[in-house]
Amino acid sequence: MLSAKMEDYLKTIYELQGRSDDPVSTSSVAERLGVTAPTATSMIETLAERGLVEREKYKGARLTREGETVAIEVVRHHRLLETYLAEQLGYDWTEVHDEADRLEHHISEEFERRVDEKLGEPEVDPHGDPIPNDRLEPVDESSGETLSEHAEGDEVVVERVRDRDAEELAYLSEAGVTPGTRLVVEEVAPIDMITVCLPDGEPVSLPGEIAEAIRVSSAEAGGSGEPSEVEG
Amino acid sequence: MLSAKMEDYLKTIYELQGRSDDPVSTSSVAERLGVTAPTATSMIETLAERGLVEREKYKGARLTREGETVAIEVVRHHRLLETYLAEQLGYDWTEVHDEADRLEHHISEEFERRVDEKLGEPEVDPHGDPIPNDRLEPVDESSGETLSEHAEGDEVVVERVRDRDAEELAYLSEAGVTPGTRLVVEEVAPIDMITVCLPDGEPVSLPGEIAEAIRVSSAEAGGSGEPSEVEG
DNA sequence: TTTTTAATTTAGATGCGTCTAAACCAGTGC
DNA sequence: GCACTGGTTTAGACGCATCTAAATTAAAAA
Repeated sequence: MLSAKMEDYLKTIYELQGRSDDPVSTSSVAERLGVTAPTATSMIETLAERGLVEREKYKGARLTREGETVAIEVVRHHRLLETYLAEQLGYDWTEVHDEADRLEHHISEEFERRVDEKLGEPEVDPHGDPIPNDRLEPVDESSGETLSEHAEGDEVVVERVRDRDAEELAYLSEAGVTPGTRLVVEEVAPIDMITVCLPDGEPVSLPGEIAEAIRVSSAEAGGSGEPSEVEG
Repeated sequence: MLSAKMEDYLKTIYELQGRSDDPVSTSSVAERLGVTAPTATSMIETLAERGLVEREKYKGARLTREGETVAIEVVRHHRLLETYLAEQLGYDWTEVHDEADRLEHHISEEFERRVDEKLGEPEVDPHGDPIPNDRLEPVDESSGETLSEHAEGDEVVVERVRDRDAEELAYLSEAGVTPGTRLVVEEVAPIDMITVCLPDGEPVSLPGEIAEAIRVSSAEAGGSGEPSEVEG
């Protein structure tokens, strides 16, 4: 059996890996998990011994097929829980992350199944992130484009807000930037900041790092800013 | 902060303590938690250093007021979760224990509050055990009498089935012995076994140990075997 | 009262997950 | 081509929760 910590490391490597084939650096894992580099090194070593990651010394780690499956299961738990908390227990979508982060390691298969069923086998969570199916097949974690790669005048619809910080999310939510919102890029400033217009005309300025966490789809065809439907 | 393990020890001492004022023995704690006696000794020592139990060397441990409050909070989590699993996720009352046992240590105050609200602040869980209120005031853990102390001819209503083993509970449930059921004591055998009759006349034999885990109220006044209402 | 027995505690060890301090690569700049 | 710099790993340590084996104590039996 795997410990909750091991699951956390696998999930983190999964999240940092993206669709890149480069190994994930020790320090990025350490930073994300709030531990020191040596701690990450030793945990990665352990995971490599168990065949869950491939480790290249001084380069970093990459999930094996088996490690990826574990990570996807944890991600599935996380996103199902987020959806459940929002839909069934009345949590705001900006508050669900931390609760799901703890519970994801402690629910049974049975619990997962019943939650999935109760929610009607949802395909995205409240942040717009796709929920892996129960066969744990890989999902596209980088669908669409980031808001930051768009130019002035572009019209887009927010698909996913990938931030994990509750305060930042609350700010975005309060400002009106939520999954489904239609935005027009008003200004791309040279100081790593982007300003967008909400449907009501209200401008919102966002630092580059935040804009990278917001994934959007192009909205050439006139839409209303309603939440878009799930992509396959 | 307290670890999940510490919470488990406190809950266990709470459950073994009952209304007795005697300290709970090291070995009973160890047995209940499936650890060796030295392990229990050292954990109890740790809890004593933190002021959560009073320890009498070679006698055992007793919860302090503070330790009791922690234990009651864990018990509240456990019983709210059991109720939630049964009512909202369709679990059978015989299956909820293990899931609640894991989750009880990992839910937030916010989660507890929302679950409590969604359930309408229930007063008993699916086993008939009282759910401590949110002020964590002590509850009566030994209300009523045990089935084992009854004599032939007595008519009783099952109030609580305190067993924690899913298989045993499934057997009892299958046999028709569930909270709310009206029973007539048919035979008290000298081999530590009691036989009761269900409302439909079907006899069920139970070993003494099981009969002790079943708490009942007397049912002199004719009742139908419907679930009884909550006592204050 | 002395002996025996059963439970409890001490002693010493292990694995996990973490740390700090120090040694060690690998790629960049000169 | 060599030294520097920054990230990575090794070394050694600690706290938690656990174990086994041995010593100790309390209570029961003789």
